[in-house]
Amino acid sequence: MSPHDEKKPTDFIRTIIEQDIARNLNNGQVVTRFPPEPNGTLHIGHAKSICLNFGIAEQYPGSRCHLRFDDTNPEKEEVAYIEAIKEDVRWLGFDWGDHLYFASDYFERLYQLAEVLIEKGKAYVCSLSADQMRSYRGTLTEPGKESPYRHRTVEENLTMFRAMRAGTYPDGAHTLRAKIDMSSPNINMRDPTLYRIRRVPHHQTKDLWCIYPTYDYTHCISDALEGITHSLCTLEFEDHRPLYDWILDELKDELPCHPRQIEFSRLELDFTVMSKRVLTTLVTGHHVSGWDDPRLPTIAGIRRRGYTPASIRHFCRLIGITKAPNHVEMALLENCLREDLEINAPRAMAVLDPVRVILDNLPEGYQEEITVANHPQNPGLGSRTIVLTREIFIERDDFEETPPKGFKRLIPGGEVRLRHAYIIRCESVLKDPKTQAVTAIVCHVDKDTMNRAPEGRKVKGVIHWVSAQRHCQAEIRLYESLFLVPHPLDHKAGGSFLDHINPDSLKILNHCPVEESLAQWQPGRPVQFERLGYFALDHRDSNPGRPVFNRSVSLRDSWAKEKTKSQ
RNA sequence: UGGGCCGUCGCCAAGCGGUAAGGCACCGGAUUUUGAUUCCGGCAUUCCUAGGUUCAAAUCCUAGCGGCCCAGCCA
Repeated sequence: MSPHDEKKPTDFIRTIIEQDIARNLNNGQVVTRFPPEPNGTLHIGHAKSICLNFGIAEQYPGSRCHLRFDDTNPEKEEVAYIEAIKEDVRWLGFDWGDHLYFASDYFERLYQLAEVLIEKGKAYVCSLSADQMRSYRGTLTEPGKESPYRHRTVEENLTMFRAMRAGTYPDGAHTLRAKIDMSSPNINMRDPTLYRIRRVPHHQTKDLWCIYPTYDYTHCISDALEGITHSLCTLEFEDHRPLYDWILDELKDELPCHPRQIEFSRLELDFTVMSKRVLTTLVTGHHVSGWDDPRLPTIAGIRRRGYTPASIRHFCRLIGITKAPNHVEMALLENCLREDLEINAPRAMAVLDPVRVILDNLPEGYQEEITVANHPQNPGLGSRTIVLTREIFIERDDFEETPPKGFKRLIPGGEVRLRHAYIIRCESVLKDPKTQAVTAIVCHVDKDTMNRAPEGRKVKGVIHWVSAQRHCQAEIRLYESLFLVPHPLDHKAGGSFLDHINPDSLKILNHCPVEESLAQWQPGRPVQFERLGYFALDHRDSNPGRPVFNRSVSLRDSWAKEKTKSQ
């Protein structure tokens, strides 16, 4: 499934864009950009933005989408994140072509434009400390006070700004500020900081600079320099739009265009967190194994979990683009994966919690090779051979001595079909004399039932199995949500998000018998373990002959639902 | 409390003055060698509330109510 062959989504942003094209604004061109800061890895919320920006570029002829690293704060950024982010965007199926940029590419131009602002009397060097600046800013309800440095002459500002660049002053001694309105009801317009002094080497520009421009100053100009037509961002930047427009208006004689910023709501997912700060805490506090922990909503995590790029793209299409809170249930994401994998994942058998079954009318050493389709509906997925032996493993909960109402699996004296093989009847049960735990089940094979319905009776139950003699041992990891509450960051109930961590979010099963065909499974290739769910080989922890499988998502289980209902 | 934004089914979301799409979830039922898939059927007389305008309002007006964001030299 490629992003090209699906029905095009419509949303308010695309509506605006189509109107702009119809009016021949920007010569009918559309240029978008995805502007991550390389200070962490991407998560599924970013995927929404990526799908939007790159999706628009794919949709309208002659359009493009830039990948631009918003690298204005070297203290928090790392090169490693740059490569990780590129990999994530590529993995999602998008291509920026030649349009890879860094905000730091524009540092010199940005500096020159700052001098233009100073010359116009629209920016000044302020010598207030950070604390002082905060108290001068006022509050949400009270206007701010003007800085005592606000009326420095253009010459003095120019001299000092150049000295800032030259490294004359210590870190934090001065800032360059826009001269707008200290009594604006919009706090972002109360003389926002444009430049700060930071003696920190930058991952791209090394130690060329000791002053760095802020986001607000950099972003709008970068957009304009690249000819971005529609600058799409999340709702929290709505209050910054007046500043975005102010800077571009003041600099309109120096810049090629004035992009339009449009905001949409960010994605939130139930039972997880999307905040970079919180994700960082989870990783550095070792609550998870790393940025790619399969329980995390990071792109790296969901990839390792076994999500496919197509399922993520599909998800992003379903959630839509609006300005209303986009707080989506995990079930929708899971369903997108199931939908993809139902069609595309080959099937195999694995037993999570094995109990031994002895087929007493098969001789010792019996081995029957059975060729089975890898997919019930899709012959294109080929076939494989499984082997039936005298002893096999089945799932412990596929057998009940005292079955609940509606149970259609194996019971004493009852019959069930072994998937892809014969119908068996339970003859007796062997138990540990001390614990009374079932150690083995003795069954009789009805040899007349391979690929055939039995004579004169109906056998409804079908269970999966793996040969006890011929199998591979795998480690299987089952996941549940990382948090126990739908909104872990909701502080109204008190406590920290750490209090809501699910202690059972990871369950490791160490010795699971799985089909031999799974011994050499390729990473990145999904598989359905029949009746259990979809799984993916863990590329990090698997070893030859000792595969580790992550459960990406379980199958729908109406029996489990029915059981919990009757309880 | 100042400013910005949002409120259509449990969750997303169409709708833009002509009488409430769709998906997920949920509830039935059929088919099934995966209790999966597939299929078929059900699921908002009502759009945050209250007034008003109109032949006609989720859509327009007014007043409320509720939620989110902003006081980094972060992005």
